[in-house]
Amino acid sequence: MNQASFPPVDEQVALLERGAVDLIDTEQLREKLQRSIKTGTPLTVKTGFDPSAPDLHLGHSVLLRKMKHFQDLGHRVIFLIGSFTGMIGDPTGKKATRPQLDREEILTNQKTYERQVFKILDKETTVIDYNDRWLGKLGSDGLVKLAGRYTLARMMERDDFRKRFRDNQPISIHELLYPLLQGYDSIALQADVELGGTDQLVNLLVGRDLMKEQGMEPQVVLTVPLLVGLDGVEKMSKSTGNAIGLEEEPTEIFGKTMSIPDDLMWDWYLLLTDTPEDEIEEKRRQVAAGDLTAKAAKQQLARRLTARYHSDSDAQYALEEFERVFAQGGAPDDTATMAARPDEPLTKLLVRTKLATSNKEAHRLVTQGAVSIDGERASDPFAPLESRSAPYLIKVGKRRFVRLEVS
RNA sequence: GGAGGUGUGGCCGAGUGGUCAAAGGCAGCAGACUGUAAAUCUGCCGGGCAACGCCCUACGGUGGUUCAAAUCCAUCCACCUCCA
Repeated sequence: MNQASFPPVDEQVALLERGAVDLIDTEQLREKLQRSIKTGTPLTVKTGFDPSAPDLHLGHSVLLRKMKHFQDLGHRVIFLIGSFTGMIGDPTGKKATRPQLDREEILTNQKTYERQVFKILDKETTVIDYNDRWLGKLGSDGLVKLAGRYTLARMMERDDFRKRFRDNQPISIHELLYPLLQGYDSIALQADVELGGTDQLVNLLVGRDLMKEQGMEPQVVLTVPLLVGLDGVEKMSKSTGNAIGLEEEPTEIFGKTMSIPDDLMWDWYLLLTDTPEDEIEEKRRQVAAGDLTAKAAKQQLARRLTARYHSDSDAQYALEEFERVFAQGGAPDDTATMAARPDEPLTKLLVRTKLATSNKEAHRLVTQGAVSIDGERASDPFAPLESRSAPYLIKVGKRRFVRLEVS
């Protein structure tokens, strides 16, 4: 087997530290990298994924991209699906106990996961593993033994547990076991590095402790920030509705990126693109100085992200479409065409074509001047459209369009 | 086993018999403005009706009291707290 060769330590550390929140600790990482170069052995990098969230979004991609960095440097990246721990439910950051998943749900989710994950990770070299492989075998004796290595007091150092305890919120015993099992994963995989979101820090550190107890060299812990979502406030999550899914359409990825607050784009540049940091700084300076418009800077970002998950031409198209629709008020290419009769009042038309959800809303929209027909603002909610050969272009608000053929 | 509390529109949260389609906030939608689906300001924000008004449905479920109930009573359900 050929010995792998790796870039110099400094170069590796620089890439790995980019965008990271915690690195515990840097010295140890350097040692591990040094040794890896000397022996030609890649580091084993572990990242755990909860199998309950199969719809990945850009927030998840921050972590996946960090994994990719390790991959690009030639290290061995393990994508660990918490098939066993998923049945328990990670208590991190939760005010209430999570629902437990059953085996079948987890299996379905795993497939969806793989399809999305390889949009970022290298399919050839990624090792996918499942922690029920060893946790299933652990048995109750093994589990009790494992639990014997940690104390309640140390567990209660965690903020989320402490708060729930103080507020008389229930904490199930199995939730206390979760960090221990996650730490045991690191032992089983002999991880050199474990990656996670910054909210995972405490869990990751438990892994370090357990490894030390086991007489192993503890893993290095590296965390990445939680990406702030479209609203510019909350962390990105599907349930908050401020997410961009990895599988969304080009125009959606583009448009949604354009809707983030201007200030947020620098974070996104750092965490979601490979743009060199000094280049990002330069852009930021230019925008501050007025040499570059925030819109242009954001469009570059949107283009890059769209191209990343689709193609260059898709991204270019999304950009042109955005300009056409929002800057010039035109209609997008894929505007649906529907048919209508000449005696149908406007409000009914809007409801039937799904441009409004109720007659009441349709009426309201017309009254507020949100509806235009062929570019002319409509004022009469009840006026029908006259029959003619060319279709009408109906626009509601800024981004809802329908072509209507009236005959 | 006992005592008590809570349940309001997508979410949070006021409201203790009529003036309540229900304050306020968030989210959402729209208009103005703009380089943006940014920011800001303004308006809207249950449904039906050719419609600045009329009607219907709604405050955990059901059934009552009353001319009148989100508000009072009974009962059921759900969640929570305390005592044992």
